[in-house]
Amino acid sequence: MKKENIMIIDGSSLLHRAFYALPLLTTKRGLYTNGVYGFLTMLYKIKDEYNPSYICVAFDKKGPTFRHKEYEQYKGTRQSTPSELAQQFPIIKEILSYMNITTIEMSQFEADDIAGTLAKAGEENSLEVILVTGDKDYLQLATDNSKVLLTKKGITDLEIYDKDRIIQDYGIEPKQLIDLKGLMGDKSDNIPGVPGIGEKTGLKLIKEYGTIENIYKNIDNIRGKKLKENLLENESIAYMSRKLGEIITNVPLDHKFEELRVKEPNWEELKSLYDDLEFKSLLNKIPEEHSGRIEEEIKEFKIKEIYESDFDCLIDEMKSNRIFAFKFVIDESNYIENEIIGIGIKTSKDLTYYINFQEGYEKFAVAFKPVFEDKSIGKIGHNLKIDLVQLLRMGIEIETYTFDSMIAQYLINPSQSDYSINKISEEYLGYYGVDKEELLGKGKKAKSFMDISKESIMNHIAYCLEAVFKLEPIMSKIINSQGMEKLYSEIELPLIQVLANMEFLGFKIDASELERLGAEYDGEINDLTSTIYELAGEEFNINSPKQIGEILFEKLALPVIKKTKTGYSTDVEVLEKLENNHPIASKILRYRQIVKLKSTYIDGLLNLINKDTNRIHSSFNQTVASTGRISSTEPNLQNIPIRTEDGRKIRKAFVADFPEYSLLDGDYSQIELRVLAHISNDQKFIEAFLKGEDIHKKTASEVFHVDLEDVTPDLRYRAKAVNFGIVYGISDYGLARDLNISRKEAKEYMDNYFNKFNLVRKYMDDIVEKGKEEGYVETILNRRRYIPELKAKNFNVRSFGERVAMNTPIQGSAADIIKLAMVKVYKELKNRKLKSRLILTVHDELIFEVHRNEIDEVEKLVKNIMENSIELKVPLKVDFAIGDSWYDTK
DNA sequence: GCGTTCACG
DNA sequence: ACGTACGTGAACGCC
Repeated sequence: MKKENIMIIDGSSLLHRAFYALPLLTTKRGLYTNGVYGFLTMLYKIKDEYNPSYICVAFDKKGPTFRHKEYEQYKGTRQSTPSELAQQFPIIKEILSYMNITTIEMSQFEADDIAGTLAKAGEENSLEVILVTGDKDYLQLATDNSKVLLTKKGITDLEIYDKDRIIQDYGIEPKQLIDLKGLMGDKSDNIPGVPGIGEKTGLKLIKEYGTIENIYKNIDNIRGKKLKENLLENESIAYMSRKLGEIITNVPLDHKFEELRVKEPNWEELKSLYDDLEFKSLLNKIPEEHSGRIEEEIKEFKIKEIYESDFDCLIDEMKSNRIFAFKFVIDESNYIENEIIGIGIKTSKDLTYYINFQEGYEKFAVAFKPVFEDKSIGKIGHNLKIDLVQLLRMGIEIETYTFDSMIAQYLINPSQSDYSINKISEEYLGYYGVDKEELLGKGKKAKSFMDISKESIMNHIAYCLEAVFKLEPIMSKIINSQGMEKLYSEIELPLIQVLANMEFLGFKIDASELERLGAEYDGEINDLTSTIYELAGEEFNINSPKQIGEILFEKLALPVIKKTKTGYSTDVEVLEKLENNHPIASKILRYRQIVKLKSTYIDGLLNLINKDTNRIHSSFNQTVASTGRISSTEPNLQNIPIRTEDGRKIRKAFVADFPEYSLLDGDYSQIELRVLAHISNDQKFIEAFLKGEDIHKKTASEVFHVDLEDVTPDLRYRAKAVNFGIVYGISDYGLARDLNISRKEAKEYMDNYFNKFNLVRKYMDDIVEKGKEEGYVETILNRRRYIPELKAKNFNVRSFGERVAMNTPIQGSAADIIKLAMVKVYKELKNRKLKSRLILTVHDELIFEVHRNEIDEVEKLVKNIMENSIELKVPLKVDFAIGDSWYDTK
């Protein structure tokens, strides 16, 4: 039989470790939980791995210990525990009590003394002992039967140290680590030790003499005059330090050993505390029979399938209720083309109705078009964009819809990664349904709604629509209370319709142009491949950064410029620096560029052309970017090349529906800098825009102290980089790297800038301050982004938070402005019954497919709306271009 | 699934 | 002393 074991945990050490390893998580009520969460993650992991028979957690107790009597300054340099951490101790103790795990703390003693005492007792009871801690001092406790499990970095990385390992690592016995500490001291505990002795000298002495006593016995043999002198002068300090550093094993504990045996947790209490602490993922650790979730909740959702003969009855109910929720059942990976399987509709009554489209949706469309298009009837849903696209496919264009829980949640917190109905209902309603991932699986094995039973589909739809109904009042109230009502109802909500239309319409593609270009690229790729092989002297995979690294830095022995986590960096910056060392560098650069164009833009786009329409239907996502911007996928139409001529040619394939249509492209000039001028209220900045000056030139003249007319192209280029830096939340490091200048010089540029535009400096300071105080920053139209990083203790994390605080109101307000323009333009085109249509947005740019006869009217209308939908202290300026292809709109 | 690289604003 | 520019998405290699 395997020996039984006891796990002894230093709770204070582990909670500290977890607290500093994780970002500051809080619950909605502002309770800090990161340490507790990390502690529990570790606890579950090690319990699973070692399956202890006995377990116990030791804590330090407040107040002086017996060591303070020995040495008053013991731990005298310790910072007091931050309150964010201090408040987590009672929580973890409460959880441990529900887990029925004994916690021990005793005045006068520290956790390690308790642990040491228990370890000894464990050995006496013939148990195998595992000590868990983040404190290296525990290594002295390792014996043949006691091992130390030490946290490395992070929280999931633990390493086991047994006696042999310590002898191997240090070359001395565990017990001798105490003598070593006597010599070395310990800065963090303020234990002095012998001056001049660090780990190296200390280890050498202990290896040679074994103990401190023996060192002094042989003091005359010690080489090194200064060392000997230090030892002699500090003999009593050495002994005292050793005593302070020794973990004692005779704490008078009155616990009966059997009390520590692992017991069944108190599941109900534990679950309710995890609920309160919002530990969603830890709820899995609670067995289902105790968690009270899913089973009883799910079967409440009532749904009934109805057929053509019931249509009129349902329509009457929809009309008399004045509001309904709906959701189509469709494979969402391709909702523009795939078969529509069915629809769930729910009025405010208990019941949800389900209509299956096994014989097509035509009869449904005809019967329900009027009630969907009835402006006086409200419609609500979750991720309505997909449903609006389905309606467009059916020829139904609805005007009014009043609530989308996905969009609402995005406004409440735009930094989430998951906006599923399940996630949201869990947060506000406290219950789960079977969510899509559970139903369909994920990754490669994911099924579609086509592959699963009608019962599962109906159950999911019923749950979703019921949640939407219940969420509407709760979430609307939050949005109103945070001043986002206008942003929600006048921008984000109507924008859903605009995006649905853009997706449905798509962008016409000239496939033959893409193929022609692709052949051109292929030719060059072939040439480059052979040249590179020749220069390298062997064939290898040029697409592999790893193999490039081996060729460049090992075979060709070129200088290493930069490293990545995993090896040599071979990015543009590095390759450009190597161009003068070896001709292969520029060939690889060119190869990378062309291969990128071919694979992402030629092959990628060709794959996504809709065969029926010859158009590309991108998806526009309204809930991805935390700043408020829209993102585009499958394909991403927001990163089609423009900066190099080779790449720009791709745009020749993006065409208008010739000959009736042309493309009209309107882009905001310097929108982010104008927004910054507005929110900073800097008069010099504002005046420059009022006068219509070239802002980079103006910046150059201020920063470099020259007259406007004396600004050289180079100075303007540098000033432009400064302006970019300002918008991104500047740092001297970033600016220096961008301009290839010294950090000192970059710092001078920044100082000059802030001295000349001092209200910009004030804005930067104030917004960071506000972010820290309130926990969030806002855009001009009250879009909110929380920045918990601002309170981080880690310098890098906090600096990131500060840059985010500076950048988000700028980037986000620009997003507010263009979204507002999109909504207004869409409405106006529709009101005037024009054929021209909005088909794409690229952050500060709108692209229209304009009917030949409407060009002048549309340009005028769009210009007016884009420049005037919002009034700032500076004018907004939009530049227009017209062409038959996107390439030509320049 | 993660890391690297690179396309855009 | 620390070590980074803000916001995205796609392709590819590698394990």
